[in-house]
Amino acid sequence: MVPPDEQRVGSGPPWVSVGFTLSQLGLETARQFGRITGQFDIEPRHFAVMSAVRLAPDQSQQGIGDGLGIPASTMVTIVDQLEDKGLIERRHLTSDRRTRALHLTAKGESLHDAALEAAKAQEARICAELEPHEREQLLELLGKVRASLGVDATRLPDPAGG
Amino acid sequence: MVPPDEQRVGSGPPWVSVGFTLSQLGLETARQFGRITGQFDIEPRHFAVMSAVRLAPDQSQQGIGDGLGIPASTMVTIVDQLEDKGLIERRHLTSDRRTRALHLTAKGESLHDAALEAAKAQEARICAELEPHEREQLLELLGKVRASLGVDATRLPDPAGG
DNA sequence: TATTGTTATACTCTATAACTATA
DNA sequence: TATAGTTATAGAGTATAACAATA
Repeated sequence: MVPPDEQRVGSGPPWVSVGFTLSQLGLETARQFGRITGQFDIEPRHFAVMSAVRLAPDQSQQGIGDGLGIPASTMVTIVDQLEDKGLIERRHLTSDRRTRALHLTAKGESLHDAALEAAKAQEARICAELEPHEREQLLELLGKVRASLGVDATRLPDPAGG
Repeated sequence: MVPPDEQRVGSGPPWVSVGFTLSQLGLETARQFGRITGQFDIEPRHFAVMSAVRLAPDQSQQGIGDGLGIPASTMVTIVDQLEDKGLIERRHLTSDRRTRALHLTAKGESLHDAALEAAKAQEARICAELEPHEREQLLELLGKVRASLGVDATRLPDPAGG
C-alpha cells in the first residue's frame, strides 16, 4: 500500500484555538507515526491490529475489527498482509470452525516490541521541550478536553479516519 | 474468568502517551468540525479556502492553493463548488488575463461569518471543562509540542480578541 | 435462519499529466 | 518557453453487498 496522503489544510481561524491546534498537531503526530511504522514495513493500522491482538489473543478477526472500528472486509486485507509477512496467524477454533482466532507469531511479537520502542522514542521527541511536571499537566488538561469531546479513553483512533 | 485488563477495551500503547492522545483528539476534533461545516453545506477545506481568500482577497487561485497545500487541479474543484453555491467569484485581472483572482460574495461572507460563530461555539464546548487559566496553560504547553513536532505556528491575527 | 469470514464491486477521492490561453 | 487554469484519467482506498461455510 501507499503512504498516507500529504494533504494539509493550513488556514486556521482568526483566533487562538485549542480545536485547530489539536487538529494540526494530531495530524502531524499521526503522520510522523506513519513514518515510524514505515520503518518496519507496516502501516499504523497494522500496528493497531497487532496491539489489539497482543492485548486480547485468540479473539476473532471481526471481534478485533469491531474494537478498532474497522469493517470486516478491510480486516481481511489487513490480516492477509500481516499473515503474508509472517507476523500473525489465523487459527481455527475447535469450538466454532467459522471463527479465525488471531495471535502473533514470534516474529510478530519481536517486530511489535521494536515498533513500541520506536514509538517511545517518538514520545520522547514530542515531549522534549516539556519538563516532567509539564508533561503531566498537559496530559491532565488533555484529559479534560477528551471528556468534552466525548472520546473513549481506551479506544485506538480509527486508522482509516472513518 | 475476567482477565486483569478487561477494562481496557482498545489497544493503545501500554503507557500514557502525549502522541497517541494528540492523534486521537485531533482526529475527533476534525471530525466534529466536519459536522459543523456540514451544517452550512460545505466541507472543512471549503471553509479553509474561504478563510484564506478573506484574509488575502484578489489573490490568484493557485496562490491560495499553494498556501494551503492544495494542488491546482483540486483547487479547481473546490472553487467550482464554491462558485456554484454563489459563495465566491473568479475575476479576471486586467494585468494578467490568465489568473483568476478570488473574492468572496456577500453571501459567502455572511456564511463564513456564521461558520466562524459555529466554530467558536465548538471551541467553547471543547474547553468547557477548562478554567480560563487552564486553557492558557494548555495552549502554552501545546506550543512547546508544536515546536518539537516542527509544525509552523499559524501567523493569523486575533481580531476577535479571544 | 444467523453469523464468520471472504470476495467482488462500485464509489469516492486524489494527484499526475495533457491541454488551453495567455504571457 | 513559461505560467494559470482546466480537463481527463488512472490509481488507491473504502465500504456495501453478495457468497461460502458453519452454526
